[in-house]
Amino acid sequence: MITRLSTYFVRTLRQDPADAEVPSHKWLVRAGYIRRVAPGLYTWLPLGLRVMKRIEQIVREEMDAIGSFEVRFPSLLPREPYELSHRWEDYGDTLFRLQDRKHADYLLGPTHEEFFTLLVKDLYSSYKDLPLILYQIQTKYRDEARPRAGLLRCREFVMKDAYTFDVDDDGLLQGYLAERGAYIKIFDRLGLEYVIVNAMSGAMGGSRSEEFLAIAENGEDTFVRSAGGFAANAEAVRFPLADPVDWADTPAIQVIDTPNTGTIGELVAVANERFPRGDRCWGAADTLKNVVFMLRHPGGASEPLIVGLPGDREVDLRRLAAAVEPAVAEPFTEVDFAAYPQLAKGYIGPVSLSGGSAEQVLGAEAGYRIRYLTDPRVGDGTRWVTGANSKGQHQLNVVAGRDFRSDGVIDVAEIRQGDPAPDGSGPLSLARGIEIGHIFQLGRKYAEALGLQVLDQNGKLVTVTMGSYGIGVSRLVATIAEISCHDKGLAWPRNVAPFDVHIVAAGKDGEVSAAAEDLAAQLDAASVEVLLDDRKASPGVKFADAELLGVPTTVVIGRGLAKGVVELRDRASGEIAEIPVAEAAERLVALVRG
RNA sequence: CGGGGUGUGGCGCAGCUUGGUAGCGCGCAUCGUUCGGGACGAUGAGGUCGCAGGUUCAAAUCCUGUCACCCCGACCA
Repeated sequence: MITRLSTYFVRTLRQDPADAEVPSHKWLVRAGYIRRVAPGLYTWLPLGLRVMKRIEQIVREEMDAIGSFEVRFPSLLPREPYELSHRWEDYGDTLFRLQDRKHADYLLGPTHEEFFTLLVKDLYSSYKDLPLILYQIQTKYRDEARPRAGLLRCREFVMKDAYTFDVDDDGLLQGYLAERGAYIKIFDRLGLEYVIVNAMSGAMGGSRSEEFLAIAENGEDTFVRSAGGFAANAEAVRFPLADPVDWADTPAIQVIDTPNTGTIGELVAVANERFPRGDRCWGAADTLKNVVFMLRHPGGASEPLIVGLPGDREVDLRRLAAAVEPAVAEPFTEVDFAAYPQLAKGYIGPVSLSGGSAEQVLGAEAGYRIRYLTDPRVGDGTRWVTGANSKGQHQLNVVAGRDFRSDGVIDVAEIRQGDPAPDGSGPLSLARGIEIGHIFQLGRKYAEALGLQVLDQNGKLVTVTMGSYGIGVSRLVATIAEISCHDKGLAWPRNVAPFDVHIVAAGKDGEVSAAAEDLAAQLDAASVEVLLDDRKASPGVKFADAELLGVPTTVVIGRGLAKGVVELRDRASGEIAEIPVAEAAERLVALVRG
């Protein structure tokens, strides 16, 4: 079918919408692909729907290719299964909750692990039925604290979620790798530049999780990578503990008076002026900064946590949040300090000198109420300038391992461009990305919570192990727009574009529109999706809209017709070529078929 | 939740400081002239100035309250 712009349901805007900041949002609204309804909620117009459907189709093909089956659950779900998995509580305010007329609790599904688990439990009971992969492409709901950037972070969005079911860990790994391979094919077909990064800190046992991040300036995730192939979400990078160094020659602790050294810089200046180190100057990296947080645990309990890290680095709050999850770290308030009078604000250190001998004063293992975790750089034998636990005093030559032991390592310091990769594969560079896919070895959490077991070869009940795999389909529309757009509008890759060819009939001449109709008919007969601009509008308007809409190839039929030629314009490159009108259909079909 | 900002025809905005009964551009409708880079002229339709209360002879404008939205951060698959 030929789509005619004169009657198509689309309206382009001449000006940028006032609320759009990121390019994808701006262009998708201006070009008439989407309209905002409420924060994080968008209406899909015909053009936008066409793009999303093409992405869905690619996802479907690759999911089907690994032998998975498409199903569809309701978005509106009963509370009970979420109760069993504890997510009714754990999801917190992000979960959309509602009640039916009988006041029974329901939710709008943010993701569907529970119901897939129950479905398989319902229908399968033997190891012979496994492995199994199921998926759906469906609307999800999350009441985000702050929806933003148009389609990039919505409260209602379309997601492909897949789940693998296996009897053992090896099966889980095979399923995981199958999904991983399918994801690579999908994102390659979509023409995206992306990285696969490690997404887990490793603190959660043997499960493995990787994120697919499309490389984009406006992405919300920061990731690091090295030339040697290391890649990880910044939240998930864990550096190795520094190798022990010999402290035999390190002098004993010396307490120094350091009034008015509120900042690390002032402390370093005083130390260098009055207590020179000898072999070299003290630097900010020689100071051990001890930052206090209040940890709130899900059950409601809270406890202080002190993080010891080199003074030249700040605590990265996102990395901290990931490291202490599911607890939440909050700033230590004046009220908190009053409750812990032993913490001298600004002069906190792991050791106090009493009667000439050093005594450790922080750390649960050392018998104190306060948990003390240190940066991996604080290895045994490292020598520090740190607080002396009394106002106006610091101490020199505090040695980790000799004078104190922390309760463990916490790797939450900011990562800097050029830091060495944890695996020794070279200096790290930092970049931003949009999370477009996430694959996750769940293990038996949901199967256990919901009782999904099958009989094995020996007739014994075994708990099924699962994986879950998500792709943000609607987010992909924005991601591709974000990466491919130009200064005049969108520029879709050929395999997701809403149309294959955009024909512009430029001019009022009857012959022009006849030629345009004729070309459109020929292309349509060859199954090429044609958008024909047959509006009674000036050529300038049509050219501008063609650039805005972003169909990969525009054919301009106009003044060249007298010479028997038409113009082919490539939207992505901007290249223009003149070709004989008689060859146009054939050339375009070849172009579209690749 | 913290910080900043904005609410005025469909869209983008001015007017508010110094109160006098709403305006500009785009879009839309009709007619005519245009027609390869967002044409021009004429005529016209379209607005509870976010909402509520107050001050005043008079409120888009001043005061109080409230709601909504946007951006940055926090949070978050």
